[in-house]
Amino acid sequence: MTELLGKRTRVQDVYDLIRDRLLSGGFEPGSKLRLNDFVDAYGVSLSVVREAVTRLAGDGLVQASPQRGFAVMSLTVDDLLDLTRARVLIETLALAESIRLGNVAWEAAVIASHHELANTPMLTADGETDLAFARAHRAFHDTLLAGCQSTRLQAVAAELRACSELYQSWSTHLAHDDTRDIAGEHRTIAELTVARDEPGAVEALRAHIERTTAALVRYAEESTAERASG
Amino acid sequence: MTELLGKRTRVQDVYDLIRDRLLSGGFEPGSKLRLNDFVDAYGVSLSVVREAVTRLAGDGLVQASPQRGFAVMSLTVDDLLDLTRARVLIETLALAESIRLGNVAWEAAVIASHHELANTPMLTADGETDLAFARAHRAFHDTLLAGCQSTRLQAVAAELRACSELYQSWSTHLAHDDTRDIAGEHRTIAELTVARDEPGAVEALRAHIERTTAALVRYAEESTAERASG
DNA sequence: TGTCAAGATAAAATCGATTCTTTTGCGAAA
DNA sequence: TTTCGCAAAAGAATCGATTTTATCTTGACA
Repeated sequence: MTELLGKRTRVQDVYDLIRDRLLSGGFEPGSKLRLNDFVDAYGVSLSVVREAVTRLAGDGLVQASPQRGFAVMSLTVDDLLDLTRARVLIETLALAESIRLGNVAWEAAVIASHHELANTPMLTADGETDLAFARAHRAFHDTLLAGCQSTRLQAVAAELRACSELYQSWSTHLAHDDTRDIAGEHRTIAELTVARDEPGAVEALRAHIERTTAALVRYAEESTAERASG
Repeated sequence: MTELLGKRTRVQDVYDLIRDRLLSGGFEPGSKLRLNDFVDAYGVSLSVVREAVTRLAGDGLVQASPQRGFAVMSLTVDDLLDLTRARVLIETLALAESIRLGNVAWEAAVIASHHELANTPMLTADGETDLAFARAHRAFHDTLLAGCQSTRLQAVAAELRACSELYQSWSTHLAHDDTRDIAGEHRTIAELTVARDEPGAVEALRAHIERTTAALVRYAEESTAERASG
């Protein structure tokens, strides 16, 4: 949303580091971000950390409150449902247009990014969600919408998707859900998209997004039930 | 998108000041922002200015480029058209839902904010666009969508609308356009909305947004034509 | 005349320290 | 035992200065 050239600056590095950690469940939702910890951990000055975190707040991943610092955005089922609805509306709109207007280069990009995704394992050897997979997943979904004319719509979709990732990162269950064939869902979306089957692809994408949310909601309800009984 | 409580901090003050100035055409589009000027003008430290401007970059009003500082987002007709399309899609979606689901309190808020808008002059005594009008206009459009369930959709709409304001602030012509009855357009939208005429209100809103864009595009073409011939 | 490079200048990025604000801990009063 | 208020500690916000990077200037050379 903001960067132009490939120059590297400390703020960017720290921004990327914290963002990756956020999106891989490295912080408790709602927990305070101790800026000084980052100063020590990354060996940079406070100003750098502050600017990086300010950007994350702009992305909606971090909550900034005056005189009280920054906290990881707190997660609620209501917001997740809202987010999902917004995503479905916007992403299906953009996908439909991609299918209608996307050129051959875009088609190729879809195939390529799906291939990349299909060949990246969801989990690392020690069972953690893999950063490479997250990246590939993001790239695949971005590419699906890249045929659409509207840069703005794509940007909005990417922003909302990032917020969703915050939720997803909090359920390791997702990767272990036996009732779903996530790779298959991706394959279906890719195939229908490339086949220019607009209603089919749109429906597959909708189902994909909503299934993930449903799994998360189930997970959240289990968690609160446990907490209530235990 | 980020603030929580009503605490005032220097960063916020400066953010508001620069934002207001941005949205009232106080800077050339694409021009560099001299951070040190703000330091002098507002009597705050550079860190404060930096953080404020970083936020504006997050809002998409300012372009940040590493090692080169910040510039006012540059305006192009293509982007304006894209922005308009995205806004129409999202705002009409939200308005339709508002009309379907909004309660009486929302209805009252629409009437109230329209009344406020209708009684705020567009221009100050000396012909400048009035900050109070801009605020009332923003509030009116926000309220129209406030009946909709989706906070996220409302936030996205507000963000995109802010970007549009950047364009609008650059045409003083808008306020002098004889071919349009802007107050009438607002009244129509408000009336159809309160009357729960979904297709009518949606259509009126679409026309309102697109007319503004059309006027801006006409203005842009005149400007470039002048520049080419003169 | 035009191109290029070293030096000078301006601006961005970063730092470390200072100044506030909020939170926490503790003891006195109810 | 609880509540209140004050002091101490922690953390956020801000500052002023330093370091790094880009841009501009000027003069040698082709």
